[in-house]
Parts: sequence; structure tokens; C-alpha cells
Amino acid sequence: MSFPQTASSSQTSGSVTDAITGGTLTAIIRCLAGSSLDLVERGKTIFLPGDPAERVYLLRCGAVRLSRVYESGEEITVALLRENSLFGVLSLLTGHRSDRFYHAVAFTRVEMISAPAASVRQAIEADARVGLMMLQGLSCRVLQTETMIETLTHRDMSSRLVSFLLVLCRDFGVPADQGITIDLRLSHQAIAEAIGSTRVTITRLLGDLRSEGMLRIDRKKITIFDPVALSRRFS
Amino acid sequence: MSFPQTASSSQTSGSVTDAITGGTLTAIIRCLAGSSLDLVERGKTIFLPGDPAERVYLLRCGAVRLSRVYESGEEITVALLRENSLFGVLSLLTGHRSDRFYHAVAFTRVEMISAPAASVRQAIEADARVGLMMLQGLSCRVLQTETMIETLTHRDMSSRLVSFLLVLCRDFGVPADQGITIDLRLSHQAIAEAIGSTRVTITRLLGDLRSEGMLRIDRKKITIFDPVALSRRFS
DNA sequence: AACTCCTGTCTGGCTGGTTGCTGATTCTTG
DNA sequence: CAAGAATCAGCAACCAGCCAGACAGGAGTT
Repeated sequence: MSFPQTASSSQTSGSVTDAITGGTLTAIIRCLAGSSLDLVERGKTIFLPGDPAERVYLLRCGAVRLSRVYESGEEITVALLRENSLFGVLSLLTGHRSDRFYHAVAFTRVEMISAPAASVRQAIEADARVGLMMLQGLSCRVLQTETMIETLTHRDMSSRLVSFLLVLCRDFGVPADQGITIDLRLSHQAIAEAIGSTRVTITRLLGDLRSEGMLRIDRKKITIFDPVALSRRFS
Repeated sequence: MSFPQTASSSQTSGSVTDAITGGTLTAIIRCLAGSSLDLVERGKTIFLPGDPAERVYLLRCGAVRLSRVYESGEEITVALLRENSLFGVLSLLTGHRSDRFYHAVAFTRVEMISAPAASVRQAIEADARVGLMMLQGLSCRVLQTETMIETLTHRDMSSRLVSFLLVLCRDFGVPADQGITIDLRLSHQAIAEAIGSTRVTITRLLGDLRSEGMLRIDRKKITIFDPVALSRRFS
């Protein structure tokens, strides 16, 4: 099975880089003109589609959901960002004014720092190591996003859900008494919006996984008993 | 319909940045120690999963397919890179040796330049503007990848295919006598591998679109008559 | 205690995956 | 350049998986 490799390799590279860049970048960004440290409550909006894109964010604590809302009322999740993720980098794109086109919402209680794109650009020009660190941060984002694409190209929903759960384990997993707990309060609806399915289907599939003894759900937090065993459940 | 906005906004930001960074970056990377200009024939492998990740690539001409191969023999496409895309950036991740886990294949005849990650890192430290440009290049990658995630979360295959065709128009479209031609020779199988479907289904759906007069296919090149009209075909 | 949001379950209906086969196109190689 | 090989496109029949819609009971909130 090839998935575990992905999961573990991304995990190590991710955490190594996180450890190095996360802390240092925080310190650097905090010193920039116009920077701020923000606390956002679960469910509150960070930016809306159409807002001018002028700040760059670094997520310090918690999770942020980037989503896209359609007129139909449907909403899909484009990314679930974990700690040490850079976002809002669109604003770094050269010169011309641009607008956000995603909806960014605090998925948990969030602690983040932000600074105007112009300050960040100056900081990079002043000290190249800043650029290097941001480059590494962004590389992680690319990897993370591409893993999600892998997840979404699985044809049957069962594989897709399993793959997604493993991604969540990688990004939000904390060791539990037995297995790994995904440290997010996930509704079935939220999962459905992330993997392009429906609430009902997720309910059924999670039910199946539970009765197979693969996981436990306690107050919206999912615990995977054995990620490796779960990864074998690919069809 | 909201897709056209995405397409157009990404398109403008993409092309503006491409124009600025593409040319300059080429010149810079060409000067680095150990850099090279490579021509790769259609279908040839650029790197394999498991290869050591030590070079960074900038695609100058053509298209590169990043994919993942499973034991089952199944292969899925993670990204179709267009001109001016940076790839192989994984190798920039700090210090520790890492291996590729994607398969990179020239999807068309490809012209690209590459340089050792170490040289690139030095170049960034020497001149911060290099870092800034790469950052912008990578931001585009993130946007591009996230658009693909949007595509993949459409539930019905018809919308998914249409959305994918519009992405291809954005990235590989060239004006034609009537409409826009996607400048890639795409087999139905290749499309299926990119959007998580099957060859048979793609054949059927493309047939439908053709008989609706939305597109024309001539020797594996697809011409979309009216992208805006096509985008209205979302369910 | 009233309310909202979430989970669980059912039925019917249809989309899209699967398999198998045929003819067309494109590529390779003598 | 032509013959053979390989890949590709199109079609049909079958059936499973998933969506839609609806409703009832539970958990968490104020």
C-alpha cells in the first residue's frame, strides 16, 4: 500500500519544517510594521470573498477553513489549514490590487499573526532568509494541497473518506490512549463539504467504520485506533 | 454562476505574474552553478518516485504531468503543470534529504531549466528578489492546485468534467478560429485519471457535450466554442 | 424549557463504474 | 513506406453505490 508512505513522509517533512520556520517566522512577522496578533473565536470569519487582499497570515494555533460558497447555497471546503500554515499569500502577488475569493473561517479557536503584504515584501528584500522560510512554508502548503487532490480522486466514497481521515490524522492528530485522535470537532456535514459528498453518505460510512472497530467518535472528535490498518481498507 | 469569476481572476493574476517572474527567473536560474537547460520528449520521465529530490525545475515550454502510481496499476494525475510553473520545490525543504514521491512525465515536448536546490538556496540568500519571485511562482501553484480541488469536489461527473475543461482552457488555451483550443493532446483516459473517473464515462460525457455543440475534438485537441456558455452548464 | 444543530435510518431512482467487444487512429519497425 | 502493434474511441448491458428527500430522536446551547 502506498498511502502510508505519503502520510508518514509528508508528516516528517512537514513537522521538521514547521518546527524550524514556524517559531522563527512568528518572531520576524511580529516585528513588521502593521503586524498584529489576532485571536478569533470558533466560527468567526477571517476574510470574505471580495475583501481586498492586503495582509498575509500565519496560523499559530488552531485550524482555519478556506471555502467557497456558491449561489446555490452549497459550500465546499478548499483547505483545512493547520498550525504554522501560511495563508492569504495571494496578496503577495505583484503589485496590482486583488480580492480574496475564498471565505476564511476559524474552524476552532484560532491564534494567528498577520502583517500587510507590503511589509512582508520589504522584510523579504531586507533579509533573504525570510523569503526562504516563507518559501518552505508555502512548499508545505503545496504538498498538503496535493495530498488532498489524491484523496479526492479516489472513486468510491469509502476510500475517499478513509484517505481524508488519514490526512486529518497527519495534520491534526494527537496521540490518544488507544490510537490517534483528530483534534477537531467535525460534523458529518463538514466532512461531506470537504470531500464532495453528502451528509447522509458520510453518516453511513462512518457507521460502517465504527462497527468494523476502526474508529471511535466521542463528542465529534474521531479517534482512529490504527491508521495503518485503516489505510489497508483501500479498495 | 461563480466559476467564470474564478477562472478569470486566476487567469489575470496568473498571467501577470508569469510574465514578470517567468522571464527573469529563467535568466537568474540559468546563471546558477550546476544549472542546465533540458529538452524532454513527450512521454519521457523527468523524475520517478524514490529519486532523491535535489533539483528545482522551472518549466519553460510545454506541460508536465505529476502523477502517483498505485500498486494496483492505477495512476492518478495530481497536477498538470503549464509554462512558467515551478516544480520539484520539495527539495528546498530545509536540509534533510528527501525523496520524490511523484512521477513527473513530460506530457508534451518540454523545455525546462533546473538547478541544484543548494544553488537556488544560495541565490535566494544572495539576492532577496529571487526569493520573492519564487514565492510568487509558488503562490500561483497553490492557487492553481486549489482550483483543481474545487473541480474535484463537484459531485456529478458532468460538472466535474466541464470545470476541468475550463481549467485547461485557462492554463493551456490558445485562441482558435472559433473559440479556444486546449493545446494538449488529451486521451479520454488521461482526462479520467485527472478527475477521478473512468475512460468510458469521459467518452460518453464528451460525446454529449459535442452533440450539444459545446465543443469539437480534432486529433485529440479539444476546442471549446464558448467557455462562458459552457460554464453555465453547471448543474 | 425551547431551540437549534447534528446524527441515524429508510425508500426509491439514477448516475456512473465495470466488463467486454469492435473498429479507428496513431506509433513503431522492418 | 507499408505492415503490424499498440493505444484509443465508441457502444451496450448490468448493477452497485450514492444522492435526494423526509422524518425522528439526540446532543448541545441559551
